[in-house]
Amino acid sequence: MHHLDEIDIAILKHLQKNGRAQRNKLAKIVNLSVPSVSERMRKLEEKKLIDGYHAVLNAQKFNFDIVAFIFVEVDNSSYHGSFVEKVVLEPEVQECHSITGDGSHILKITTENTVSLEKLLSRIQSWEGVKKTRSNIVLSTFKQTREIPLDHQEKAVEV
Amino acid sequence: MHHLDEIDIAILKHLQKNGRAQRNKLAKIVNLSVPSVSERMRKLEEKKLIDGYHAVLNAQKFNFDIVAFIFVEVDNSSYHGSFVEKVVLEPEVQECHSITGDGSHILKITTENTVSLEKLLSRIQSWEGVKKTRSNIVLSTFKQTREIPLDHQEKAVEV
DNA sequence: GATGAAAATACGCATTG
DNA sequence: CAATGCGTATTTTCATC
Repeated sequence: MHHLDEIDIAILKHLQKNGRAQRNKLAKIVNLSVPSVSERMRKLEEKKLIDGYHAVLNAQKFNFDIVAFIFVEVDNSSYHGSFVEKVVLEPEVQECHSITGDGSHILKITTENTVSLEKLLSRIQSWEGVKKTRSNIVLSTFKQTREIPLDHQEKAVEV
Repeated sequence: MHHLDEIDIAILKHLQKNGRAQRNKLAKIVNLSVPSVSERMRKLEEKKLIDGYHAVLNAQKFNFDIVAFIFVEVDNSSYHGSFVEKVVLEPEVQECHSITGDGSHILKITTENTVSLEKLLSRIQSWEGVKKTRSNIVLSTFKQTREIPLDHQEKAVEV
């Protein structure tokens, strides 16, 4: 149980933007010694405040031209477990959430072209319990990040 | 103009999973010297195949308990520019895409609680051109990644 | 601050177009 | 023979103790 201070917040804010930032650079920014920054990073990771560090690739350059959101209605609960298992194994499915409202689940998918999209859709539709899907294809993306606003966190976070 | 080989793919696959992987570790994995790996990484970044490196934080631990997808109908084109400007400045909006189908845009948002959600929604609804919104709140997340499947890329990617 | 690890640099060699 | 890519050796930078 511990409280994050402004320095932790500053480190995290920076690591959200630059996940490969070196410890000495971070030390300059927060005006601390390198070992202190290292220790803070260790603790932040230990407390699982940091889920992971990832390189984000430019999907278009890899010929993944289609992004879509797919609403999936899954038959009540009985098939839910197997649905999730399938989802996890499908690399083109980047996200899967259960949601309130119409379709019981929303998937975010990335795929190469309309041919592969059609294949993916029919694969999804073949999964046990899948009753209906509705797709919204992304035309353009104006913003995409997983950054969390950390500006009023000093007072809030208890770990 | 250049072709990615299996070694580039292996490096990228690894960096997608571990964005802070050290160059000497990568060198071991792909059986190359450290300078060679560095040079490849430099080129991959230079070609903008890697968009960036980011620490992903555990939103729940920072009291961001609500994730939602919000469909927004924006008045045809005339207000579109200002809508995107607003979106970009709103830190709780993590994603904004224009899509085919019903609502013209889909937002993915993260916010602390129902109170802040309500505030965010009314802010969005106050933006010029916003005619209608529909929200789907995320109940649970089963998968969430931005990894791209890189298994058949050797033959495909031209840069 | 000292020690050790990791990365940047400089150079030569090999392969290829 | 110019260009590219790799490796070794060396220096410099970075991280741990």
